[in-house]
Amino acid sequence: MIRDQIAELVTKAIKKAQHKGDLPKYASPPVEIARPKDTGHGDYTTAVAMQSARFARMAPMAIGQAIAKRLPQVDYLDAAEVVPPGFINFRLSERWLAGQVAAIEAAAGRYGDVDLGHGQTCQVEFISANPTGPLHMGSARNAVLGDVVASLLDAAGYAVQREYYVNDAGTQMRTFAETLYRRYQQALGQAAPLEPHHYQGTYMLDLAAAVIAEHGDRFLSMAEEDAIAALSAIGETLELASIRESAAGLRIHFDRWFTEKSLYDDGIFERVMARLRQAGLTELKDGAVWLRTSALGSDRDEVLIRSDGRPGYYASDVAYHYDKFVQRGFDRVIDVWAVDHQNQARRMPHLMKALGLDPDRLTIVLYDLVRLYRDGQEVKLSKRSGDIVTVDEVLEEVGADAVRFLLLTRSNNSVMDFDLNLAVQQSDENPVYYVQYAHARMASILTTAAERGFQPDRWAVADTALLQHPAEMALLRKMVELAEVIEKAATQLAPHHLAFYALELAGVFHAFYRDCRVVSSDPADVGVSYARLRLVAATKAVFARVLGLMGVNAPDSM
RNA sequence: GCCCCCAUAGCUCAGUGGAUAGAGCGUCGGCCUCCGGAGCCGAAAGCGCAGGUUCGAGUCCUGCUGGGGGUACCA
Repeated sequence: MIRDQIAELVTKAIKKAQHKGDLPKYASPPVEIARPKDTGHGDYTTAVAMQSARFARMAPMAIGQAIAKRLPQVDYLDAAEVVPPGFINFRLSERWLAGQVAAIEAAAGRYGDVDLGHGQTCQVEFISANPTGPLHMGSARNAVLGDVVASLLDAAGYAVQREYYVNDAGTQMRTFAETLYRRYQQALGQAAPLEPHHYQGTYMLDLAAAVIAEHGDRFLSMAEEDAIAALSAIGETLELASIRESAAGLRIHFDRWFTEKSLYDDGIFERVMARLRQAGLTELKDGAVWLRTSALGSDRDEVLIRSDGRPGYYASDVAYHYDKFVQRGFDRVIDVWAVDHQNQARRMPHLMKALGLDPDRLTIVLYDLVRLYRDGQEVKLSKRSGDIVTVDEVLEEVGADAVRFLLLTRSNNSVMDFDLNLAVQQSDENPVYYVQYAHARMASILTTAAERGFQPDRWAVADTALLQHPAEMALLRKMVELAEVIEKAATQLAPHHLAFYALELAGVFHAFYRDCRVVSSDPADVGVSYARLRLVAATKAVFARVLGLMGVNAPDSM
């Protein structure tokens, strides 16, 4: 990346200046290259001269000039400037910027990729909602976040796998099956009232009806436990199908659906427990089996097997992550969880240590809750109370592009207010359309040009050295930034940077459109027109790339 | 009580310790005689409070206020 190259130039220049005696010998702070807020200060800047002042015992300006004096000439930069109070500013050369058009074309849809992962395998596990009801809007944030994190890691050089963990072995599943059984009985004329802990949602009535349509009344004659077991499996299958469909509606597809049950059925759970036992990390206390995480840096131990003999959720987590890292050998794993699992997240490093794994290989992405508003009132989401807003409903009203983009314009740890009325009512004013409009406009320019006799095979090889207008340069500069945005977003696992970048890129494109006539009827402009058409085509590709990473469509017309 | 997150424009939100804090929506005023006005240009408007660290703080530290979340042999 160009920014890293500049950092290296400066680092070498400092050493050289010290070697030549322009600077005293001191341990330089690491050179950090930043983007100035004000483009008038150039494309890149470093404050290293100011940071070095107390070590060098020199004025920042003098240090800056000593460094600048030893900077080599490179084709991608104009001469560096040292300005008070000691910034060293760099500007990308226009010739190099114009050459980026060819670089974008050569990247063939992967412009902006960075190599942080070096091909390591990385699993991203997300959504993982219990298959006890339809996907609701709380999960939508998880869904979009996880999906785009996965895309970002792919762009950052990881071999990524998307996985959905099906919690089908716990208490929630049992409650779900009991509820289904009672709704089933009710639908067939029997008195079987729900209890408060059962799922109250009306979707359970539909589910019971679906079961009756398919299987009739045959479960009535079975023993209750057998019926519940059968209905549990049937219900799970139906709910998973529904979740899969809703996820597809959000344009999300998983490489694998991993069931909690398989941990027990395939012997993985027993293997992990034996391993922990052998490591001397388990302890019997009050009739339960505990994992001695207090010996691994935790302030408490965790229950593995409850005194009733059933495994607790922590034990599932241990077994599941054992499977991820040891059985399947992922180099890195990302789990995407809502912030109400923060306590669980804190315990994960101890789990890793118990398995003898480096805790840094596991990252938990926590995101804050989505608060839904309808008619000015907050809508509480709870599957148990039955008060839910489903992903399907919102998709139907707002559409996947708007939902995804809206969810991506918030940083992970901000509580998000999602006004359903506003989302629908203002859909035409939604920022996603601002970005998509820019893309459609580019497509339109290219087709208009072709209609007026400009030939695509000629603009594909146009002379980009003719690109010199400030608006053209601004557009190129913004596109060069993409690699930095991808690196930042992938490092922080914070996809919202992409959304804001897309808005900025749209902004500079619209400015270019305003200032630079692309398709001109003046014969004197033919050369520039062709160069600009090539630039527009490249910009369109970058736009499609950014939107693609976000899972948002890049339409040619709207 | 203790722990975590948050507090930036009227609203919803960005902002890697740097040089004049941004966007969308909303408000007000402008702009279509060759490329899409779902656009562009301009205006009003902001870092919760009090200390501290630093050459430099929206950003780091402490306290306070307000909001959210967490503190189980539930997940």
